[in-house]
Amino acid sequence: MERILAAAWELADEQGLAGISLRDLADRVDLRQPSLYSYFESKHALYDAMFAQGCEQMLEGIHARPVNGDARRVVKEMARRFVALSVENPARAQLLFQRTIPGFEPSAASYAIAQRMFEEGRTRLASVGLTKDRQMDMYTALIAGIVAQQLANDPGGTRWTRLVDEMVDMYLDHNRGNGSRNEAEARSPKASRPRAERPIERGGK
Amino acid sequence: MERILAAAWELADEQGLAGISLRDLADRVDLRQPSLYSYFESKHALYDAMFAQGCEQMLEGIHARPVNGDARRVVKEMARRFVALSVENPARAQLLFQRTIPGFEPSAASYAIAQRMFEEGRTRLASVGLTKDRQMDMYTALIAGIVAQQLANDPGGTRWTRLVDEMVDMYLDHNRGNGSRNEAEARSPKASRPRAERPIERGGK
DNA sequence: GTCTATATGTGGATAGAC
DNA sequence: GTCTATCCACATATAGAC
Repeated sequence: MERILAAAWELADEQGLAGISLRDLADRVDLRQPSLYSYFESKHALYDAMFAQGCEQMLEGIHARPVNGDARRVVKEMARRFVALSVENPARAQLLFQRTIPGFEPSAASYAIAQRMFEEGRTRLASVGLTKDRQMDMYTALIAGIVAQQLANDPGGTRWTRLVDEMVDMYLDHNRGNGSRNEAEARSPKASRPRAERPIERGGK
Repeated sequence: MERILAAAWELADEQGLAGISLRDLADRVDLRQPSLYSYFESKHALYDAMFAQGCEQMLEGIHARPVNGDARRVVKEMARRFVALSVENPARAQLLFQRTIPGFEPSAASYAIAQRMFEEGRTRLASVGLTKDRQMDMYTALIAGIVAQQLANDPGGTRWTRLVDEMVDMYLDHNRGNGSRNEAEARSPKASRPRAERPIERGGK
């Protein structure tokens, strides 16, 4: 079962997340294709298990970073770690943060893990005074952009990952004053957020 | 032929880029599936035509923006336009800027259009003094992150697109001094880029 | 739990008449 | 250029013996 998931990640890495076939997967673990149905009742169930495992891996990776100390250091370490984890396993990043598998939605249980992962990030930011939704959204966009560009345009390289520190510096400089109104909002007050709180990175339609 | 491409975009929008089937596509334009082979010699050729058309649309959209004037205005207008074009047609953004179709690489001719699009952006940035590769990379990451988050976590909404102006302000504030050494590089000189110039947003492996 | 055998569906692509 | 007919590969999923 562990081996099945491990093989699934291998396949996803080689042929893309959607490119996993139960035949290939069965071959990897020396089973016949129908035997997989003893472990997963459908292919989506396999994705769901991968989703849950992927969330746990990200959660561990980020949780292993310090919470206290210099704001810049805390945020940078989280960012570096998150980017590294995403880039080292593109399929995982794709499964967790994009919407590429038609029809797949994580189960409630798996989704709960994703929420914990997201809250972990929110907590880190809050611990350095970045408590607003808008600040969190800017942060996730920053990180997501680095990961997206790295994976799409320089897979295996470091062209964008090496920008993490500077991007975080830029972000923290911009949010100097931590949590209070920042320059941009002072400039255009109407831009402040009317939206309802969104608990997790996967709301939407 | 125009109608075929239009129908292809429709399908891509509804079922995902990879979800286009030649059967469905033929139905949309009242043809039989094999008849499409009079227009495209393969499915990849269809994607290639879509790629070229998508590039042209982006190019037009960005080209229609002013080049001269206030730096903030020029960069913001380009960013807004780019983000709007990406978000309004997710399939196009996916085809042009991600690597999701297994085995698909644009033809040389289509790729040339992509280069022009990229150079258009580079020119705009250069016109306000942002001439370094590193600055361009940060800019593309910024924009890509907004688009990625918007599409993945709030499709149809404006949760991240509304951050464009603030993100650009943050970016330009950080790069105050236009083209000269910025704060982060002054801080860690070793971080400056040893890499060779990369001409276009799709190098990599 | 694992197997063989098979159902059932969907792709892209080709042959050849008109 | 468009059609009918068909090929062939591959997918997920199920039935039922062991």
